[in-house]
Amino acid sequence: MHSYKYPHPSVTVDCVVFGLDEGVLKLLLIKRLLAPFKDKWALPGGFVLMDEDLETAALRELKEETGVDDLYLEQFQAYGKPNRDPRERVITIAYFAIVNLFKYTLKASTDAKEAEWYPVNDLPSLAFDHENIVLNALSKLQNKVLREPLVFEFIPEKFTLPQVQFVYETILQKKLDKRNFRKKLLATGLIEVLEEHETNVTHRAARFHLFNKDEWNKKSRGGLEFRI
Amino acid sequence: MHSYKYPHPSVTVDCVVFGLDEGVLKLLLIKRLLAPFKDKWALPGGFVLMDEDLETAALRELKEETGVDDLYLEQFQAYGKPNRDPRERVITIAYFAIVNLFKYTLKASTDAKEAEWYPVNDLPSLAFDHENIVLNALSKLQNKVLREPLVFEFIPEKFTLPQVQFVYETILQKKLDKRNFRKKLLATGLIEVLEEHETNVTHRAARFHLFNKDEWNKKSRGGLEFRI
DNA sequence: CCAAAAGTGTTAGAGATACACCCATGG
DNA sequence: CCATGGGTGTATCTCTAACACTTTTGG
Repeated sequence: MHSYKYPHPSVTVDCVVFGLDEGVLKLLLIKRLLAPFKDKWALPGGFVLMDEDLETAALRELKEETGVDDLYLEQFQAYGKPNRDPRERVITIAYFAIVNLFKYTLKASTDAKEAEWYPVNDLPSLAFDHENIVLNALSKLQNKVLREPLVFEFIPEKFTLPQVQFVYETILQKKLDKRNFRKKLLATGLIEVLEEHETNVTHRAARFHLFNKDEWNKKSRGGLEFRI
Repeated sequence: MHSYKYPHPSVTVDCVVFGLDEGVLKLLLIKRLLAPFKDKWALPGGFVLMDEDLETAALRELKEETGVDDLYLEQFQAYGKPNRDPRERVITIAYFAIVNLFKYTLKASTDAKEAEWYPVNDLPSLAFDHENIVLNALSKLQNKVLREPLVFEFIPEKFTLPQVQFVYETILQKKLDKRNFRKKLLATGLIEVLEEHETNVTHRAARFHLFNKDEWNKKSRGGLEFRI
């Protein structure tokens, strides 16, 4: 198998999985059951199999950890400092992912493994160089959300505009002007207004909307940007 | 060495090296002397050593291939399709790099290895999945040049504004309005105007300018963007 | 009818775009 | 004095930012 004279490190994928849980931006962490960093929290992830694409590996790991197999996933950086894993040389390809916790109502922790959703503003200390990876992923998410309609990955298919605004405010960590926000969002031509309204609210009911993903796919090829 | 039961693929770095040679955006390619893809052109790169950081590996390879050790270098994507290398599983971390061909007057090819600078618009067919990697790097370069002052990596320390404009036009593949371009560039507050002018031109001599990198480093942390 | 959040329009300022002429240099 | 490209100023338009009141709903 290792028929060449070159070094063969281990290669893993690690996923920074974001989700919006009760209005809080959270991150999925797994408690390590084995050394090193036993009992520390870490990013979900694992070894890339020999005949498996990197993205396939990330999807497989996420499916195992969360049961979710329909999510936004994007590779964003490889980490390979020689001693980032005390056991042996491990190079990891990091992905960031968004899980729609409305679609999959797996609100908090998952199955056998000890997994938990932690608020990004209140993370425990993490194993390996995972804190660094998380910081990079967060900053990537903040940049990206301004150029691509990622926010709709966090919320139900039918959503209200205040809901969308709230997601932007949560991710960007700042307040946005309601009127300007709506104008810009609707001006993209990607939002379909429905007749239906939310119910059971103690105030004026907001209208539901849809995001037109097909239209985005068409436009984005033409170099269009989605800016808030 | 391979003391764990997990798979251990080979890991390489590959570099997409851009340079501006006589006003043409070029890319450094190496002719492969060995199978597979013998005699085909490929990206410079090679195996990551066991005790070497990924970026260090990329720098080392570039130093070997070009003699240059002071260049812009950024990791941009890992490629790991199981059969991208016919010999065995090879995962590659791709970097894009910019060589200042004014600073290092190694205009075209390099040393022992058969290396050549090819215009990006007229590339030969490439080994492995390198054509795909190059396309991704190009698009990355085009995006990035709008947000960060990468262009100055291509040109001499002292430059004229028409020279900068030309680099933008070359990379973005479109004409820019001279007056607006200058206004925006100078409005960044990052360009120092010198008294000195170019010489030996058959028309009005352009003034030299400097790019204030320190100022950029300060400002960019504050989230400022450099837009053209 | 009250509380609470949804929804809406206008104005001022900043930045982008479009455009035409004068200037300095070498030959 | 001519050819060549360097250099500048202004008007319009579009996008952004700031801001306050009316509407709908459930209780």
